[in-house]
Amino acid sequence: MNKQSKWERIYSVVKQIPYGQVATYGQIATLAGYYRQARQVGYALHAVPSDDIPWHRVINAQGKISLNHEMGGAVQRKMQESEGVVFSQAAIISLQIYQWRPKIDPLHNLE
DNA sequence: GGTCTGACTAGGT
DNA sequence: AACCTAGCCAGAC
Repeated sequence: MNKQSKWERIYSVVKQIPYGQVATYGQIATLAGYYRQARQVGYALHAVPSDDIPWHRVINAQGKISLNHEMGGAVQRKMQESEGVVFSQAAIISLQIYQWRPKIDPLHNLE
């Protein structure tokens, strides 16, 4: 398993997050078969190769955006708000409401 | 190869 | 709530 295929798997799962919903780094790692490798998901998204990957739908386990302002946090928030995602006053997204809950194993849909 | 860093997280104090 | 630690591993020296 090289780094290339690993990142491809992560990207494939991220691509399956529906419009208007979100997923956490740890959730993506688990769904892709890499339990406990949330950091690697963040690392992979940092180097996201194309614009057909909805990287903005991935947030941390506290429901917050992990990017600071310089890295594009404001951009990410805008993109999510344009999909109808609402932020609390403390800039938190309710996972209860918006978190993606796949009915089928995303690995079943690998592209 | 060794060391450090980091779009993270779960569990403990 | 705040803080700490271990777990994870690709890239950049």
